[in-house]
Formats: sequence, structure tokens, C-alpha cells
Amino acid sequence: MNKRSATIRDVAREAGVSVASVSRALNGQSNVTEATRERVRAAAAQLGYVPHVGARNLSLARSGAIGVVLPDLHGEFFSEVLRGLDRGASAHGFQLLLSNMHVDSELSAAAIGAMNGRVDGLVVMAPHLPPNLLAAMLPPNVPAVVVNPVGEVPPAAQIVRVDNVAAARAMTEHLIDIGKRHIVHLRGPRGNIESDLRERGYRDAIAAAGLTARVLEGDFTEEGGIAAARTLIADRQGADGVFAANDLMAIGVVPTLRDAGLNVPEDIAVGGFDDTPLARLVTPALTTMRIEMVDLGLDVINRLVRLMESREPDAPYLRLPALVVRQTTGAAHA
Amino acid sequence: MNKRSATIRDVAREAGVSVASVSRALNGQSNVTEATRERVRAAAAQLGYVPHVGARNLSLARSGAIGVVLPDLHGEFFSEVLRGLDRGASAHGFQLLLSNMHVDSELSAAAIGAMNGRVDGLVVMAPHLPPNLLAAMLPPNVPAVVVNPVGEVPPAAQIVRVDNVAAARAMTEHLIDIGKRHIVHLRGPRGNIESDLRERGYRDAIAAAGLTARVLEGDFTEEGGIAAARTLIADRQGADGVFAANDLMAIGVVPTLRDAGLNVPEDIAVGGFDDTPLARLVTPALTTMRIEMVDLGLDVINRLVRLMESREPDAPYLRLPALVVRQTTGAAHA
DNA sequence: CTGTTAGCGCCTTCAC
DNA sequence: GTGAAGGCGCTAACAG
Repeated sequence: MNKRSATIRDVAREAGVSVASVSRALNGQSNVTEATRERVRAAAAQLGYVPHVGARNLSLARSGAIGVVLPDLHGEFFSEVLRGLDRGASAHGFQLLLSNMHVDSELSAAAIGAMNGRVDGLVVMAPHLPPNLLAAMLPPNVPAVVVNPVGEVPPAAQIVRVDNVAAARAMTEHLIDIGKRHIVHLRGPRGNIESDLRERGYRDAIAAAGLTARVLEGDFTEEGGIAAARTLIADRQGADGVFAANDLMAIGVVPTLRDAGLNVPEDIAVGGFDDTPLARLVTPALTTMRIEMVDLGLDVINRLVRLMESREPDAPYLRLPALVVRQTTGAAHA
Repeated sequence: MNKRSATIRDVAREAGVSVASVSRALNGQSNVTEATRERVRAAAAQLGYVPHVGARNLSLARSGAIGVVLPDLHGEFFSEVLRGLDRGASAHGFQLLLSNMHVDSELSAAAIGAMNGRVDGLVVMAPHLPPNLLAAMLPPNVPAVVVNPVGEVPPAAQIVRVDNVAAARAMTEHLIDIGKRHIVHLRGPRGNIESDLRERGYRDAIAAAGLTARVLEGDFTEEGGIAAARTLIADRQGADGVFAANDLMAIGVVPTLRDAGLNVPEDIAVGGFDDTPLARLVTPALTTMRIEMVDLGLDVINRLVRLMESREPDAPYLRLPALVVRQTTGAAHA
């Protein structure tokens, strides 16, 4: 049909005015007669004209978009955060431009580069990025906030972190508070930074209470939880509490203990981490640490917007997950 | 520090060549001496030059981005589909530009308009958009695929649908296959198009088998499932099968029936819909229809890419969810 | 109030 | 192989 989209010039011709007037009329400037504005509107409608946002951006030197760099194969966590980012962005009138960070760091650099000149700000979530690489590839002139960075971060960037250490400490302290003294930590896989931080928090709390730490290797899967529970049942060292580094493992632990005749939480209390939807629905309901992922995303956008205005990052912002007490550490309900 | 990002002109000056040569050198054109290419590379590195993608796009008249329009407050379904879209897009070298579709249709039009000239193609997921509005606001010159549209769709757009009717039929037939004859459908909320389609599939299958349909009102919540189960227990009309329009309701139904002394699946079999993560983990594990949401997203991108090349939409594409048989309709395991 | 004129940063014919 | 010049579509001075 129509070979090419109508441009502002076509509208100008059709309305019998200059392109400047068209621009003014359509962008709601005040200095235009209502008459011309109407004529322009009509012409635009007639031609099915839609402004070319790319061109406008080039001219205005701002894009109305925020770039988001996230890992290639992201799971629930990033999906949820993304939802928050999305909500926050649209509240501020921004769109989100997504780009995948590959494990290959060359491609990652490309992914970030592909954002330059198309976004007004950047959100980088790159958990498994070689430590000092991030600083190297962030474009110097784009405001950026990095979420849970592992290594060096350019000083101009805003840092937002989930405080895994404090959260793990909180869970461990909760177990201590309800009277447990032999608390075992079922950690996540080696090489996962979160796993290490959570173990650290556990050890801190245990040490502070003058108790003895004991750590089992885990892998973030339900099967891993089952295996760990079997170990505990077999060796009978009198564990009375388990802090699993994520919910899925905890969900494996609980029924296995029960099948062996142990009462949860009376004999052994169990705590998880993440507050996945399952945690609430499982029986007995699981005590866990809730990371408000959507809120996290909203917060990230708010901080980015502030950074875009002031150009001065605030101190790193730590988000502390909330303890959610349910049946596996609480009073056993009917 | 550096006031402004370096442009191609800065690089040209620094390298002592023309902007054209810089462009050629950096874009890997063949007609450049290796010597100049090297000089240009050095200059670019020296200045920390990163090409301005927006400008390039304007000049090339293509953006390397795919626009995604999705509902304002999207849940798990869209998050998962988005993951698939993301994966597909990056496989084809595209980035994703997200835009929220508000309930307000004026703003929705704006959201779509804001894509024009920034994307090479469009994916529209707008479940609760006034039927004939979509056709009006889609830019005429941008290839688009619409997912699960409710009303009129421009002829140039590619349609991708989840076949709710056939899926509901399949589940109902499965219940019939295992010998059930009094199958009740617990439908989703009124006003939800999916609910209606699933009920339709149920009715089709029941009618085809010469059985009698019975439909209970539901609301997609666990509580709704519990309430429905209570109704069934109370009236004792001899139902031997329940097809719930989503997993959550089914998850409410099963334990309620069991508490009343009914065996699942022997006395009453139960089927859900969606295959949420819970379905597998619940006891007894739930039979359900699995919508491969990530795959759906991948498929959408593939079809969009094809459409961008050929400009000719294929026939509407129906995706059929897969029946996943688990314990609530299968052999009761130890 | 309106039109004319430069760019925004890049790519690409077209000559040399 | 390389440079000069025009243009992608739009906005923002600057004149009238």
C-alpha cells in the first residue's frame, strides 16, 4: 500500500505550513494558533503520521529509555526484578531496553555497547561477570546502577545490593532465639557468590552466640535437601535446627525429617531463603527470608532516575530481606 | 572529566583520516587498508569511542530492536513468555524494547506510538484491550505479531494463539479416557476470556462423549477450589472427576476432597491447567495442561523475524498445551 | 505566530 | 583506498 511512512515534511506539505510548525503543533507548544494546530492535526491524521521517535531522540540527545543488562539464562529472581524495573520505568515515563549478558565477556561488552546512544541510563545485573571487567565496559557517560556487583565498580555508578550476609545472620539468630543450639547450615553450590555470603552470615551469627558451626554442602535443589536431611538423620549428632540457603532445599529437608519420625519444628526447626511462592503453600509452611524482588526493581529505577538528575551516586544501598516466620520454626498449628 | 562522548568525527581527526574511513574501518568493510584500520582502531580506543547506536539506526533505517507491548501488571505468564522472547531476540541479534499497555487506551496508543522508529518489529500482548482498538493503533508499516488477541486484528499482523479450547478438550477427554463419567468443570472468573474458552473446550468434549456437563463458578484462587470441593462433597451428586480451569483451584480441591474421605484419583480424579511449578511438588502431584511459555516466546520471535523478512503473515498459529499426567488422575503410587 | 536554517551522529553514494 | 557531500527525521535557535 503506502510505500513509506509519512514524515514530518509530508505533514507540513499537506497542511501547507512549515515543518517547524508541525513540530510545535504536535508537541503541544504554546506558540501556535489553534487554527494551524488543527490543520496540522488533520493532515497528520489524514496521512497516518506517527512521529519517528528515533529521529527525535537523536535531535534531543535523550532517548526516554533505560537499558537493562541481565544474564543470559535468567530465572525467577531476575524476572521478578524485571517486573519491578518495568513498573518503575513506566511510572517515570521510560521504556526498558533489554540486553542479554552472555557468559562470553566479549559479547557482553558488545551488549553494553549496543546500548550507547539509545538509553539515558543503565541497570546492570551481572552476577557472574569477571570482577574487574565491569568497570572497563561501562560507557563513561551513561549513569548506571549495578545490582549485586561482585568486583570493582566505577565510582560514578550507583550500587544496590541485597544484603545476603545480614539476612543469613537474621535467619540464624531467629533459630537461636527460638531455643535451638545445634544449627546446621545447608549451603548453596560452590562458586555461587550468594552461597558464600549466606554461609558467612550464618557463621557470624553462630560465632556471636558462642555456638559451633556445621556446614553441609548443597546445590540449591530439592534433591540436595533430601540428601542433606538423610545425612543428618544418619549421623545423629543432635542437630536441632537447619538453615537451608534456599527454599527448594528446605522443601526437600522437611518431609525427609518427618518421614524419619522427627517433629518439625519441635525436634528440628527449618528455615529457608527466598520466599518462593511454594514456601507459603507447602505443609508445614516454611519459615524463610523474603526478598521483595519487585520492590527491589522499583528502587533501582528510582535511584537511577535520581542519579540521572544529580550525576552523583549515593552511598551503596543495601536492601535487607525480611524474616517471614511460618510453621517450620513457629508454633505447630493444629 | 570528559565533557562529551567522542563522536566519529573526533576519531577521524585523531586518526588523521576522514569520517567515511572511520566508519568503514570500524564496521569491517573490506575496502580499507589494514594500516588505516589499525590507526582508526587505536584512535577509537584512545578516545574511548563507542558508536552512537541511535544515530546509526536513523541512518540505516533499522534499529535492531523488537518492541514488546504487554499489560501493565503482568504476572507469571507474561514474565515467562518474556523470557522466551528475550532468548529468541538475542539469538537473532535483536534487543527488546518493553512498553507497558495501560488499561487506559489513550495511553496504550501512546505506548505503541513510542515504539515507532525505534523498533523493526512489534510483539503485542494485550489481553484486555477493547476488541477493535488494536487494529487502529498498530503502526501500519511495522511488522507485528499479536499474541492471544481478542478482537479484530490487522490483516498484516501475524497471530499466535494458545489453543485453550483444544487444551481443555484434551484434559476432559483424558478424564473420560480413564473411565470417569461425571466430570465437573470448575471454571475461572467471568469476564476472563481464557475462562470462557476453557469452558467451551470442556463442553465440547463432554457433548462429544454424550455425557452431561456441569459447571461450577470459580475465581482462579485456592480458596475458590476449596469452596467448590465443599459444594461437591455436600450435594453428593456423584461427581467422579473435576477439571479445574487452573492449577491453583485444583490445588485447593484435592486436599479438601481427601479430608472428606474421598480418594483421589480413585473416587474423584482432578485435573488442573497451566502446570505451575507447584503442580509437580504438591502431594499428590497434579495432572495438568502445560503451556510452554518460554517456548511460546521463542516461537513468537521466530515468526516475527520471518514476517519481517517476507512481510507476509502465515496463517494464525495455534499452540497446543501438553497434557501432563501425574497422580491426581493416574495410578496412585505407593 | 511562522518559516528558514542548522545541526544531532552516522552511513553511503559518488568522485577522485 | 579514500574524501567530500548529502541525507536519515526531527527539534531548536534565529529571523521575520
